[in-house]
Amino acid sequence: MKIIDKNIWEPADGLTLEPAALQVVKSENNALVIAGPGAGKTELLAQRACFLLETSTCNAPRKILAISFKRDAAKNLAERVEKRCGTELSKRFQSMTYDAFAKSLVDRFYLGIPKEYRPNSVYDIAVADRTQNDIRTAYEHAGFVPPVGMRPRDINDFLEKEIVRYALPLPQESDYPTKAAWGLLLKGDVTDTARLSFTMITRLATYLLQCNQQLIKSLQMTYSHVFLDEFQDTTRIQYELVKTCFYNSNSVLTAVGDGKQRIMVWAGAMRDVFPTFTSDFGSTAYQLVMNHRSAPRLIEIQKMFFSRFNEQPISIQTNPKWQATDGQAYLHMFDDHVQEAKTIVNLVQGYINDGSHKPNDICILVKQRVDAYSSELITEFNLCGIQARNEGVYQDFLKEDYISLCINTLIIAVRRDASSWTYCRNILLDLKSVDESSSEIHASQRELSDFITELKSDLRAIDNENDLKMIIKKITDFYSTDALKAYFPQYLRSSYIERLSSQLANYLWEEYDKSGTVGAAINNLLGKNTVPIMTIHKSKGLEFKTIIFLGLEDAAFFRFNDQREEDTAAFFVALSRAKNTLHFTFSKVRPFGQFSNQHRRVIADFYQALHDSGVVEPVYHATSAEVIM
DNA sequence: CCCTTTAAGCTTTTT
DNA sequence: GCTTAAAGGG
Repeated sequence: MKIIDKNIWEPADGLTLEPAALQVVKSENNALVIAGPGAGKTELLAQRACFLLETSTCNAPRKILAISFKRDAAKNLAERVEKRCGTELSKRFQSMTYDAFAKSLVDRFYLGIPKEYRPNSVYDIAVADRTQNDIRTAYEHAGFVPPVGMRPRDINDFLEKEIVRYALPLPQESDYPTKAAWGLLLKGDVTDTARLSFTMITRLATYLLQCNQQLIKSLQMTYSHVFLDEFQDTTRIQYELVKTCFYNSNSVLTAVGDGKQRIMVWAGAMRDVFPTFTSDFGSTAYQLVMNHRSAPRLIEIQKMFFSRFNEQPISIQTNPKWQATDGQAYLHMFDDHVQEAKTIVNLVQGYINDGSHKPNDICILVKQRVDAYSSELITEFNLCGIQARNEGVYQDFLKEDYISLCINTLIIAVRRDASSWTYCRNILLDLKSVDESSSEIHASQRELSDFITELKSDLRAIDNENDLKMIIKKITDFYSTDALKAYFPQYLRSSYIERLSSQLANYLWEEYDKSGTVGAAINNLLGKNTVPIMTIHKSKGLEFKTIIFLGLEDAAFFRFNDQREEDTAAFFVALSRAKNTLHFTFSKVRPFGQFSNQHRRVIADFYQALHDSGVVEPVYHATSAEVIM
């Protein structure tokens, strides 16, 4: 492999990086990169990976470890690196989630955990339903009695936090049931197997390392460079694992995040992770000033929110492709949700009919309670033949490995698709443990293409939902349920695969019934012709040409008084998803029982900021218009 | 059946 | 913390 000189290295694909980004890419020290929405955080990390690998700054056999929160973020980063610098070099780029990282340490080295905290070699992920909660069960067996006055619904939450509240090992003299609960869960004494939550696994991984200094050394030797994505969302427990691994080492850490998008504090994100990291790792701070995503006038709105996060009002640079006058924002005032639904549907219909938008260029966002805020809208959309759906429900379903495999298999049966073919082929080879250099490789590929031929004729004969069910069963059998369960351990327990399988048949039949072809049914299920409706949290990291934010009202911003900063961040995330156009709606009345009247007193400062931007145009649909801007 | 009290959902991910 | 649904008492 040719090594490129550091001084002549240039970004892949002819991309130009802003000066600070280029400094980060080539940095030899720990760095904290503050990068707002649309700054190209993932691209920055991908380019840095290429730099490190191509110039041998990360010298074989040493590797880069990239840690993300979500599987798709980890996957996305890995794919970009592979695309930019090739299969060979990208083998030394390991992109995974925090949970996968912690679990791989525990699974590989659990024998290094002192006996008292050593889990059984086989354990399951703890179930945390309301009806079945393994951690609560363990506490109950350990003699836990809920504190007086604790609301019943809070007990599970409380115990899930309590069990990981302190680093391991717990004090010897501790007689509080936490220690006993750990013991029961590690050894599976009250459940049929050992059960651990991901936070417990992270605590165990940290303890494992602290007990095995040579393991820490070998991690530091293996990973010369470490990337931490979405750093503002890091929990204390995750941070302690990272610190245990790389504190005072030669491994170079690059953390990338944005405090203005810190919307996970309620789920444990550390409010002070930036200063803590800076003081622990002596990192240099960088600030990116480019926003590649949004039109200039929309940036003006975003900037109005900077001071609310105690951030200096830096001058964000927009992409040169924009005119200074690009970007529109409207605030719609409605009498009620019916008028709102009709108007929004008209608006969207206009966007689609004039050819400026495809349905999935538009996103309808709500703060929370998608169904409550959008049911009228979905009815109204359906009346005029536009598909719209609660995207969150499908997002979770479609990203299941099993579903993704079934759908890709169906895709190659209905059209030529190189990436679907590669996807299915690779999984099939893995399932059958056929090595890339093996002679069996042709036989396996043949098997797949024969199966696809068979599938094609089956698909032509579909008549009802049961036919589809049988086809999906056939696909599952082709890959073998047992092999799938062994390969995707999340499916090992329970009848999860069976439930997913029947759900897939159900969804596909619905779409097939409407559209008449399998190809269209798959596309529709994938959401290609659908206006997505989702919560702000689900929209994080995504971008759309037009964002319609439904319900800029007090009631939508839940627990606003004690989550003020976080809700402001959530609103900032919402409006920074838009590339071209923003619409906000306020409805005087919503169908929320006796609390139907909506207000905008608590979030008055949002309205003030929108007004102060000088960009947002009020539109009065309400019969009794009242001046609010 | 009506009124009051109590419980629970809401913003989430991870093998 | 605010809203809504379910449970329980009379």
